[in-house]
Amino acid sequence: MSRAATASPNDRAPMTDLAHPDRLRKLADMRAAGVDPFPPRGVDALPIAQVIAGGGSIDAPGPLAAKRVQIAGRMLALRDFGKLAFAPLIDRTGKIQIGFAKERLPDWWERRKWLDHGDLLGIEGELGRTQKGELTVWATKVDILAKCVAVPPEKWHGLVDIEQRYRRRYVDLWAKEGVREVFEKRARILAGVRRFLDARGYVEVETPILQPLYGGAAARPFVTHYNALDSDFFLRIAPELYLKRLIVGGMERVYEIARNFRNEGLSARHNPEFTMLELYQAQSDYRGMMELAEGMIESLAREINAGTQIHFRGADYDLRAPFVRRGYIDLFQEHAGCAFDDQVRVRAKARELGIKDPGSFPKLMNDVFEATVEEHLQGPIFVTDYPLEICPLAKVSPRDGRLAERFELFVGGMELGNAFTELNDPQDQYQRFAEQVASKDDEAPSAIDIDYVQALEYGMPPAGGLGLGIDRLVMLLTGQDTIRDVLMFPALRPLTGEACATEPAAAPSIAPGR
RNA sequence: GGGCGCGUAGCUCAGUCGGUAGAGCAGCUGGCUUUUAACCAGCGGGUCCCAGGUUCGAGUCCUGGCGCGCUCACCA
Repeated sequence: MSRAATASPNDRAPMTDLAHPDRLRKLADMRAAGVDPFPPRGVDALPIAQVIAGGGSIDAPGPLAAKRVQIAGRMLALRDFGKLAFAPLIDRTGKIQIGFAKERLPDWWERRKWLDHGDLLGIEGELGRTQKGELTVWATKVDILAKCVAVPPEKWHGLVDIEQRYRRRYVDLWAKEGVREVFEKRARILAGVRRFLDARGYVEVETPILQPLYGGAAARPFVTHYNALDSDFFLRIAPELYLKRLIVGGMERVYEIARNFRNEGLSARHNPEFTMLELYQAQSDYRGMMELAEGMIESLAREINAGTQIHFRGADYDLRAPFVRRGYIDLFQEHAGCAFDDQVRVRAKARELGIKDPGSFPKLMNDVFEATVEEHLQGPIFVTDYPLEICPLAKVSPRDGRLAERFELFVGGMELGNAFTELNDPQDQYQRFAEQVASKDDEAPSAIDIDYVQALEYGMPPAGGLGLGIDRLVMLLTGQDTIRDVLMFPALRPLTGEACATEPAAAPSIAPGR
């Protein structure tokens, strides 16, 4: 689509060609009649849901029936009948029909031509019904609160172009049924997480997003530059190492709902910035984290969906605790057909699967695990006790020196969470950092986080830590197949060249910075 | 980054074998006092994603590019 700037009929300022000439002409007509199409004040509107509730039913009219009400919202369509017209109006709470009748609006009637679907209106009128019995606000006063000069999407299909839905979420939110509900549920899920943890004595904290070193996960970071310190900083890939410093600091139970940034590809499950709940609890361990995770997820499901049954990507799941627990090495044996530490047979299996050698046996072994086991993890299931080598921040298992006390949670074959009994031995931690750095893996940290090791030297209590992918949890609880449908503004390639039309010459600045 | 698919009016989409660019909705004009995707009559609206090429002639075929989707890879 081109975005060439064109002069508007009223010659005020250039507009993009999204603004329709017919609508711009109405803007000019309104101004010529002394009416501001963008008045400074809104109206004192009653939420539409309350109007509907107050209207009652035909047989049992409510307290607002036949009363004067004032509402405000976006007009989605206009059905004109000569001396009568109907229009649905939506606000954040619901949708109701407005009725325009010439006999009730004699002075205004000529001005009905100013209305277009998409306009934001303030309506004062009497709550009544039509002959078909539909609850209707019969307007006695109509104010255009903001003119919609861009033509909204076609009314029946709505906005279906997926790219346009994401690029213009501000249209998608009212033009496509169900979109806003997903984000309202997302907000309730976040509130529910906070309520759940706050009730258990957790303190919500905020730790640096701009970090001089990055760690706590294996991922490539985004790099930025801080001019005042003339230093490169990294956008965090995880808050983990800062949160555990707070456990050293004696806070004992902390969590952060953290936006993380990873310089990686996009998929239905991945966005370069994503939200992760991370929490740490002193005197707990990975077993405690399992109980916390399943308890929280079950309770969120009950809160959001009034039950633990969910439907996701064509399958049904039950999020009732407790979830199944299965050992990593047992699952490995079962699905890969050999022991996880049998190098010869694991390598043979990898060749059979066409997996290319990532350079180290533990990674290769885990690649085989992912290729053979993950598809079977319909879950909800905790996969427990991972090989120590792929867990640089987890404590060794007291029962088996080859394993670490770690679990990952899967639902629908999708990784939802990751937790450990946290490693708190500073010497061991230093050693494992050093191995990571020496591995020359391009996703390993480039330097040892000495300050973190020093924090451990002061003593960190035994603790459990849990990371939960909030976006993926929202996907499950709202039945959305892709992460983009639970992110307001998912990452997209920026528009370039002519498609932008944001040059200052085309869009003169109208207000100084605040 | 690879593979597959898509890109045509403001929106949703047709477009046959390569032969003058189409529909519905939206818009404009007129009609209509109870509609629910209202209806009826008329009108306006196109850089067929971009750039090359083949051809008498390209929305259509070819090459390259851009964008998006799906998928694979990447993502402990």
